[in-house]
Amino acid sequence: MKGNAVYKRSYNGCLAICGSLPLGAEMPSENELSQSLAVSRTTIRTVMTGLEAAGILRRESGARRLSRRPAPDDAFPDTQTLSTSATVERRFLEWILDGHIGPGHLLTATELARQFGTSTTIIREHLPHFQHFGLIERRPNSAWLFKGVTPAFANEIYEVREMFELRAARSFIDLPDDSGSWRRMRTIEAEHRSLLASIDTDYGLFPDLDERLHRTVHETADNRFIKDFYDIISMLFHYNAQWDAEDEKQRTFTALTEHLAYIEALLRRDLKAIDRACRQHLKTARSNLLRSIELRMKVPSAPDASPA
Amino acid sequence: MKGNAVYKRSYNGCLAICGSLPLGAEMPSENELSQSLAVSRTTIRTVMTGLEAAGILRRESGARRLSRRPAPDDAFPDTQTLSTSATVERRFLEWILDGHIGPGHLLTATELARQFGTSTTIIREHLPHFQHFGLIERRPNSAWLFKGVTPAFANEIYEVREMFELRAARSFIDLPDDSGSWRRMRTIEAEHRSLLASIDTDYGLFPDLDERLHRTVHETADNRFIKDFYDIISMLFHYNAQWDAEDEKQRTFTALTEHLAYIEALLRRDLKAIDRACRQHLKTARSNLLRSIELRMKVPSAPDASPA
DNA sequence: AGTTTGTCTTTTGTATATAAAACGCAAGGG
DNA sequence: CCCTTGCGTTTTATATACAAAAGACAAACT
Repeated sequence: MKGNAVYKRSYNGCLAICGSLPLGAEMPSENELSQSLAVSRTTIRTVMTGLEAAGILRRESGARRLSRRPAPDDAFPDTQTLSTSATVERRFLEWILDGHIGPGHLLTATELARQFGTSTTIIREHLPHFQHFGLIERRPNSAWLFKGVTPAFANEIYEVREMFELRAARSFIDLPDDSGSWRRMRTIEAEHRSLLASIDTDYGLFPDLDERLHRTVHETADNRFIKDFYDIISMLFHYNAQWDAEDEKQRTFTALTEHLAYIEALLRRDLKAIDRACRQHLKTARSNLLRSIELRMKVPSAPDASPA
Repeated sequence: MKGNAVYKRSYNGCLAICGSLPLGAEMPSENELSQSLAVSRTTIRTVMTGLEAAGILRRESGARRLSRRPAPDDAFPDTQTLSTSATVERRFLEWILDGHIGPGHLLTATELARQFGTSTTIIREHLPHFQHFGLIERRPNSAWLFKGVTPAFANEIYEVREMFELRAARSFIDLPDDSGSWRRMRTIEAEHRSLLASIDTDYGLFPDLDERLHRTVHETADNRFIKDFYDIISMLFHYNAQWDAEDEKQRTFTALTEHLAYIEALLRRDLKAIDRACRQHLKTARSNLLRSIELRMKVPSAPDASPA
């Protein structure tokens, strides 16, 4: 009734630790392991038992020692290390953003549960979350209305994003000199320059860097609602990146350049320049998003079919 | 396994319709009733059966006729007409905002379910909602952290509220002359003047008027995220009003005056004046909220006890 | 043709069941 | 003493069960 994804993830984690240990060495204590993997000691114990059964660890007067080197296929496949809930969230968003259904479509919990092979419990847990994202709307005692990934959606998100990011960026200059944010920002700047140098091969690393920059800016606003909102943007970017691979390198180059102007302005505490660079970057980002949404609306990938 | 609050609410609704009908008159069709009460025909049918069993309606060749005048105690009590979910939401917020627990307290779903006499299903449905409100924070696979109704909470809410309300107010002046918003705003203005005249007796009507004004402004931003956010503010106001009755009349008077300046500026499409009035009003509202939160933090009503 | 009602099917709201994971206490060892 | 492990208890994640409500279709009635 409850998956054991936590177990499998922890098992793989311990396996990695084993791999970095010389043969015959003693494993860290249950407490240390549970802390470093951020799970309960109970789970660690179960994992230890599993590793012993697999012949990887051996008990010796209380302590556990590495008795054989773990092979790559001792690990559980990555697909099994995510909870049902996380899997459904991902698959649902992919399905939505892939344009399988159009605006105005009605979603019923039962049907979604069938479609994704889970219980309605999980589905009912996620629907409010997607409502928070502005993707669906509830009809009381009835189905949910899909509002669509439309230009309106993008514009509304960006209207808010601009307000929040500008506000956060402005608060950046008020940070005390000894705030950790300055150091982090300088690191991010260096990473930008290094990525720019190796852009031909490494442009795939950009999304992560992008997120770190914007989160660093948003952090300084010190406002839970502003930080929360960035989760929506982050989600949108993550999935949007998947279906809009066109011109990715060129767009990455532009973004890196704009980011650098933005970062320099932040580091110089130059309010005017911050405003200018921030607006410019968000304008580009918004039109990229709009372009890919409009493109997608013209070429619906599959009008309305189950992904299975 | 499923409450019948919808039935009871509809029953009371039909009872009210019966009450407005002369004896022996024919009831509206099932379809009409289901439309006017916004429930399914299935529910209406069940209600009709109930009303017949209670001797209020009598069947006569297909049609239903009023056979006796409904008495006040034919109706179900109001407490039974709310779904379990709605009841729990209300009780939970009251409990939180009443200061029964302090910031840093850990909430477990099981305990809350016990406390409110429901299943964990309902609790688990609501916790993410309160997270959206910024009141709690999730620890994965574990309890929820209550962040508290603190001055920080109020300030963060107001920082966003100011951005959103100013943005919406500015977009008001771009509305076309024939937009319904102008008419609605003039009505609201009239209501303000009338309430101001009878303030000594009617100040209790203010919260509703307040909400209508701000929603009308927010509507014009035409942004789902801005509208959504107003739900948080609305919740906070609703419950805050309950525990801060002090000086209510005086505060209402101030708010009415500030609102009128704001409304006049909006109707005149005077951007400068809109900005000024809006900021002034939000400043007052924010400090009222801060004052009552600080007051409450000094006098904790009951450190940590179950309300039952 | 368009309503109205009777009947049957599907979906939603809520409680409960159960394996996995977290939590907490006590005893043992450096 | 503080850290470790062993073990019993509680809580969480997920599936399932089932009454209430919604939805769908056809026969009856204007």
